[in-house]
Amino acid sequence: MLDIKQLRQDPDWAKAKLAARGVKPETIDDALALDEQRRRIIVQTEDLKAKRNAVSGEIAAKKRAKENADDQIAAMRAVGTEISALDQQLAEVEAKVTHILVRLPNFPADDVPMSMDEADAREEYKWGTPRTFDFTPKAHFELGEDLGILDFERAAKVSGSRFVYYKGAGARLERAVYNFFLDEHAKEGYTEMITPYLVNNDSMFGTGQFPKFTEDVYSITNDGEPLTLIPTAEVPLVNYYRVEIVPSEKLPVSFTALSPAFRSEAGSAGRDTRGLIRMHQFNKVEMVKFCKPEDSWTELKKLVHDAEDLLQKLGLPYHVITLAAGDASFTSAKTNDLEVWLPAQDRYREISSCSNCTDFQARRAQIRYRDDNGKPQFVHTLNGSGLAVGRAVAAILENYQNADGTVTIPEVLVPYMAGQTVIVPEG
RNA sequence: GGAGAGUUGGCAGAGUGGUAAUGCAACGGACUCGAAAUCCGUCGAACCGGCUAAUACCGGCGCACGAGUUCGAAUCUCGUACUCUCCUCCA
Repeated sequence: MLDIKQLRQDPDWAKAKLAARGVKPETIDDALALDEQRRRIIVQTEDLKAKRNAVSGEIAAKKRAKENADDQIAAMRAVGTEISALDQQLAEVEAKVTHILVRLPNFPADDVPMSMDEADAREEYKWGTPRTFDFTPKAHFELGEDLGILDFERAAKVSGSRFVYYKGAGARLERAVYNFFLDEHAKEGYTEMITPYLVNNDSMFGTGQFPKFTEDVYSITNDGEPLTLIPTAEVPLVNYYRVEIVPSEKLPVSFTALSPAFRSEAGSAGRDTRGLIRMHQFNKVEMVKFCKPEDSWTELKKLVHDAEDLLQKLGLPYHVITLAAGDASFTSAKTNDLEVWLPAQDRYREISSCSNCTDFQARRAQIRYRDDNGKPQFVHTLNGSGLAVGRAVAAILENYQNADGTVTIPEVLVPYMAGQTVIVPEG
């Protein structure tokens, strides 16, 4: 959530920033007009309330002295009616302001391409050289089905499209990959977490999924408050400190967690219909950081580095891009995507998204620390995939495939595969 | 799923209709070469608004959360959440 005070302070700047994210300038004007109305009502009610408190004290004094206080009580009645009328007005205006405010995306950072077009992402650099094949590389799903380690058909029978069974060496590979990721993050000082996979509405609001993106998630209810299947471990990790003041000496805090991520993929019908790229349920190792505002850009660099490190150790070619303002997630001020090379698609595909959300989530979720003056301030939050596990498996299968249809295990994963060095067809 | 008890400031803990005791901690000061102890003083964190150079001042708000009753609610009523105990169930 944005700070209404910041909008008030420099409306033109705010309008320019948000225009790149598709927000109409009139929306800001509306919010500010309502905000002014709101403050006017507050001044009126607070004057009346101060009066009420004073008269109420007089009544108490008179009652104690066993005197008659009928005049004061009559006055209280009159003031009370006025106050409740104003309170009602205030509630209505506040609801309107809030309605707008919670739907405004974060301000893009200064070095983000100010465009609504996905294609205007900026490539920062490349790592590795895509391998040249002396045969036609198969797609990962083809390899997986031929090797008998991925089963999409039975998953479709059991659950539906965009689900998968990993089987035998496939399951083992998935497990090897995420264990490798988690171990590497532990070396970099991340605290490993296992989180709830079902979260409440306040948590979904805190990280910015609600109220705007209810369509994208699976919600379930067990005869009461609805719960949502997490679309990313970012939700339970960031909300860990919701409505708390984090001791400043703990900052920066770095968490990592493996979790399944559940996404309805509404609106992406027909895209990536085959394979592991776009699933309703997939495993992801997530990294989350909480830090002081002055450190967040350095921490973003570290986050990107920690994600890159995994790809480098796996020997997978990738590039790093900075997303255009209009393409970054709702909460993000700046997002760096890592895109890994997929030979069968002959292009880079997103495998990690690292974002600095500045104080946007912290304001929603009320996560603060005390600055040097002891005053509570919002922390900055960052999140990044480190990495999407299914997509990493897909990249490994495609990049490490051999002409005979077998797949060589990347060296760093061999210990995690109990010494297995190659995946051969299994029954 | 059933029964009961509870939730007050950083912590402890009073307060059953008149506007949040007290202790500890914290902060400021005195004493001291300095510290401890002692003494004096301040003190509910957060939030909102006004006025601002201001983290100063004024006011609102504030007793788990939300409604209600009342001139007035920590206190009475209803609902919700969470914690604890016992039973039931369960991996």
